[in-house]
Amino acid sequence: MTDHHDDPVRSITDLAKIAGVSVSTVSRALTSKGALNKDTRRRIQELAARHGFRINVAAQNLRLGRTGAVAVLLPLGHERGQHLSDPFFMAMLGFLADELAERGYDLLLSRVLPDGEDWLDSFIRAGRTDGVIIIGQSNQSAVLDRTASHYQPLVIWGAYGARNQYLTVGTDNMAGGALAATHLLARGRRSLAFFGNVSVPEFAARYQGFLSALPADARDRVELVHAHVTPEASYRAATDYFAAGHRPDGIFAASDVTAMGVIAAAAEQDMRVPEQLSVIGFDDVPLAQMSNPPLTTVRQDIRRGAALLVELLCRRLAGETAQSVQFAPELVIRESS
Amino acid sequence: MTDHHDDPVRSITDLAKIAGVSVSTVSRALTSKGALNKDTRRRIQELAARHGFRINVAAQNLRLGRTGAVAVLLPLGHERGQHLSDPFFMAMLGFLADELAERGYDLLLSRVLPDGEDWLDSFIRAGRTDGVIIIGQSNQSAVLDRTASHYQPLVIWGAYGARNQYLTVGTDNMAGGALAATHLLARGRRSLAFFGNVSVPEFAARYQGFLSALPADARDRVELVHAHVTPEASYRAATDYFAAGHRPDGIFAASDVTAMGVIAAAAEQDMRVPEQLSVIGFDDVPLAQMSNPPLTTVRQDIRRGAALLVELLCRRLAGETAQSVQFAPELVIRESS
DNA sequence: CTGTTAGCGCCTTCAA
DNA sequence: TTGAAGGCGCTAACAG
Repeated sequence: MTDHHDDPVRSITDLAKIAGVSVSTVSRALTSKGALNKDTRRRIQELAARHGFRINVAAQNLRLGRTGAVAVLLPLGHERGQHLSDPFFMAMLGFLADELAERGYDLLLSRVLPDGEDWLDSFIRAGRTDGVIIIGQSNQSAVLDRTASHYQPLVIWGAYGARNQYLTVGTDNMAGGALAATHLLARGRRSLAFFGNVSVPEFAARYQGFLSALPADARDRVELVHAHVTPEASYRAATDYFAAGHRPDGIFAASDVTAMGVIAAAAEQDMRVPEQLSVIGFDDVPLAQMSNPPLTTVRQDIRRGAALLVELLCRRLAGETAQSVQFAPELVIRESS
Repeated sequence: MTDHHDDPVRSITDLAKIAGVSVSTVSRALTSKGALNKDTRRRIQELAARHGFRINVAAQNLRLGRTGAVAVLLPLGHERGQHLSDPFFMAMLGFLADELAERGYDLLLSRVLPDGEDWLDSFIRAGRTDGVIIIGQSNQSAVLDRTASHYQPLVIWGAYGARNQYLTVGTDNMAGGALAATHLLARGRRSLAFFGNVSVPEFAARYQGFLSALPADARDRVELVHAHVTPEASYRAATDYFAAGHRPDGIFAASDVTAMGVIAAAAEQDMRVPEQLSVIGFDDVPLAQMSNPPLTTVRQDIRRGAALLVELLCRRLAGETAQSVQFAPELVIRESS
């Protein structure tokens, strides 16, 4: 418990006066840096505690030429509205918060609406953060490439592209798509559809991987259904699709949320999952196993992804080199297929 | 497109040299404050744009005695791990990000592990943010009360308590619980259970409201089942509960996520929802209508909540008065009941 | 071991 | 309309 005295202590100058020492002594005592008499240090630390004083981080950072914060940006290039509510992004955000906190960084959250080609450089030049993590490259890979060429501490969660100059961490989406295809084939499904927005590079890769693992006859008949990642939009897309008379026996959804929307729509049409229709999702969000039926899905290791994003970023911040990482997805078979 | 010249422009001092004016002139030009010749202003603004220069926000804020950021804290007093992945909190976070951005504030996200009684004051004294929004009072109402007594820009999302000194925005949880009870009664349910962690004040209020709207005979038989807010924990709690032989005909879950866990567990026991068992949740997260069967739930208006939190905070920041707000929940009847 | 001094990049009075 | 100077709160040489 801190008992607050009459005289407000707002700066190390105030504290120095009370302690009868110079500001630099107070600074040294409170930062535990630099040589200082042990007793002096403890005396000042106790005084600070008694007065409830803490060093002003903003000023400290200005002096040190850093901000102590890392930005996490969610570009909404193609999806408006509830993008941020996607459970996958949310879980990612939670883990990022943990990882960054562990390394002493604040997490500055920002939803950006990419306009023109200067939004990222402009954000960076404002000097609010020491580094930037972008969740999902959206349709902004040109912007990312340009910025990455002159700004090191930048890491992107998303699909790896050999042509991209920027640093990415992500799942091997092609492999994930192939996993889904192989599984549906093993279930005897041949009349297939893919639900997702393929203008998002990650989803496009899932789709390509899906196609690539299919025999020619099945591949040629795959139907591509455009669906945004919100539950509502996915549900609507599936409802329209079924209403138009389509009756596939296997659906690969670009995300778990989309898969749940598809299943909800199928239930309304009395299509039984998995008897008549196998559905497989992507992500393995926590709710996937609670869905009814529990969702078969391609799992991404979010926690590991977050840890890697932060690690690579810190390497770059320390001036070290870092390379893109892509890890293997894993098929989780439950009851929707 | 900005073409970057040879000489790096890192501060208004650099720009002032290039422009052949003083730093104060550059400052005035770039902040659009203070009197300045129109042409001079435009000339300097163009020069800045050409060199890709933006004012350093950190330094600007230090000088102005503010930080330009608002902290959103998620105290994890009782729930570890995946708390942050609760879709309700996530949606709230998204809306808060929007609202704050609109008013020119950055959003500093922080998960805190409340230890002792000084965590909040200590955070505030670090001076990283201009104000604090806390999502969920957890079990920290004593700490909040103490801090609120001397720190104005503090708003909490959560249950309103007449005894609490701090500013809250939240749903009338008692009323929500009553809504759930009345609905289950109308469905002819009499053998009832509540799933949730009643050491969380919000959930306790939902439980109290639930009980209060029940006739004595039904109320006395209500079973209270402890369940954390993660899908997995809720599922496990329900599985154990059913395995112990309990067969209620109506369950009120403290959150939608918990309700989904309950439904998943019930499905495994071949208990049919809603034929044999009515389940009702709380929140109305986007996925609630995609659940199978679509979830009956007590809706909270998250967007409005976020808008109010930010509005009240800004009032306090401006030195104006602000009072706690509690709004009415709404019953959304779908097919799980 | 401790104090003095000079800024980090910016804004704002006060003068001119 | 513009410039000079002081300082926001802090750290890090450089002295002593």
